Amino acid sequence: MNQKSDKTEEKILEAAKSVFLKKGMEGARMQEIADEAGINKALVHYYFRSKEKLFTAIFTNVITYAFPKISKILLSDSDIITKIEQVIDAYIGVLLKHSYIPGFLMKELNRDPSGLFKIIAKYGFNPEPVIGAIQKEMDEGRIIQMDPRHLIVNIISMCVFPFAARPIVQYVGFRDDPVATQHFLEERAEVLKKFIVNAIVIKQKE
Amino acid sequence: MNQKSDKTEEKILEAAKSVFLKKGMEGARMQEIADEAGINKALVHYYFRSKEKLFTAIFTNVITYAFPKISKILLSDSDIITKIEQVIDAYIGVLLKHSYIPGFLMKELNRDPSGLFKIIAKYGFNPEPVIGAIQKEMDEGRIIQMDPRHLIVNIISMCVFPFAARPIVQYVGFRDDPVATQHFLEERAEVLKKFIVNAIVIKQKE
DNA sequence: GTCTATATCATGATAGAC
DNA sequence: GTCTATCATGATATAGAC
Repeated sequence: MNQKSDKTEEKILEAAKSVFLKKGMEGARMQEIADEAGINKALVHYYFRSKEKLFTAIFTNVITYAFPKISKILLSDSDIITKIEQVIDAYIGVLLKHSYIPGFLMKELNRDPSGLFKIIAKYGFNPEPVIGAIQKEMDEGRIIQMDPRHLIVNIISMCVFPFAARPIVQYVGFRDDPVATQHFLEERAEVLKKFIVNAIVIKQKE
Repeated sequence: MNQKSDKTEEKILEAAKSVFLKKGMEGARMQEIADEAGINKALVHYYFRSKEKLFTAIFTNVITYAFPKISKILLSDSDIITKIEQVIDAYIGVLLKHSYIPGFLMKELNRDPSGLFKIIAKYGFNPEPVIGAIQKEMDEGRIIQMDPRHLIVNIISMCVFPFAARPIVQYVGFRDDPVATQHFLEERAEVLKKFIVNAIVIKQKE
């Protein structure tokens, strides 16, 4: 492999990721990607024939990154509470480091979800075992009875939404102060763990 | 006022709302709006000088609609639990009827939140009284102690996110079955009320 | 592989007839 | 007020020199 080729391709991918995450498929401009990569516009087309193909490459990369091995954690040997706490830490940790991801995904999934579908189908993600594992814990009386799907959606919602809706949270909740907002989001892992555990554990009578 | 003018303007607004909600500012095409209104493209520009102006009209309309009088409910005379239940019913009710709104708002707020800021500033929405009211209930021992902001964000997250992320919920959770997904979303008001009440009420020892 | 120049096309916006 | 025709711009994509 050519050294120059490798470096350029990498630069393009990095620039494309940055631009696509901020602007989305329709808002992004090939010129901007080229500029950010420090090369010519035509060269972007030389490596990735079209904007569509370049976007798909980035989208796939982001999706596979944003779908961490949640199911692996949930299917481990730990008890349900530990699993949930680990999932929350994992989710919030990723979101704190890559805060553009939720907004980007919301944008693109409402535009055209077919890309996501293909990737999920390819990786064969299946929620049934997770649902079954949660149901078992409920049947054994460790946590309250409820539809496991709703529990899963509740947890993911509380993790992801504040990041996806960050501009609103910042403006309405913190008078547009980005530092206070960041601090608020950093607190969320601890807050959520307490909140969810309190919501679902069955308290033993002493 | 001219009758013809009124009807045409109304038709344009209706068409624009439909197209903008589905495609967003950058995805929408003036041609498509004209087609859906059953008129000529030039006529859209005759009524609303630019795409930007037309979008602002729609955006303002949607925002003022999507921000229901949540704070009014929260500041009423009812106890905190009743208030929360009313807010959840109000939120889910609106979202079930206008399911495009969350996706649209997520998209546009991550693109350019300044439009939202102007509108909120104009309407003078202020979260402080709501936060204060919740804090009071906590101090009086009716619900558990936690940062009221986190509680508010938790509630809104669990209401809105499943609608904003509907394509994912449908594909991952329900094998892309829209009927099952719709049913799931309709259940959420009842599920959420139980879940949140269980999470925050302080159980009295008998 | 990398660049400049250009083809091609789509879109927002306007001019001008009726 | 409404239409047809057209402009002006800006974007993707390609051709061809180096």
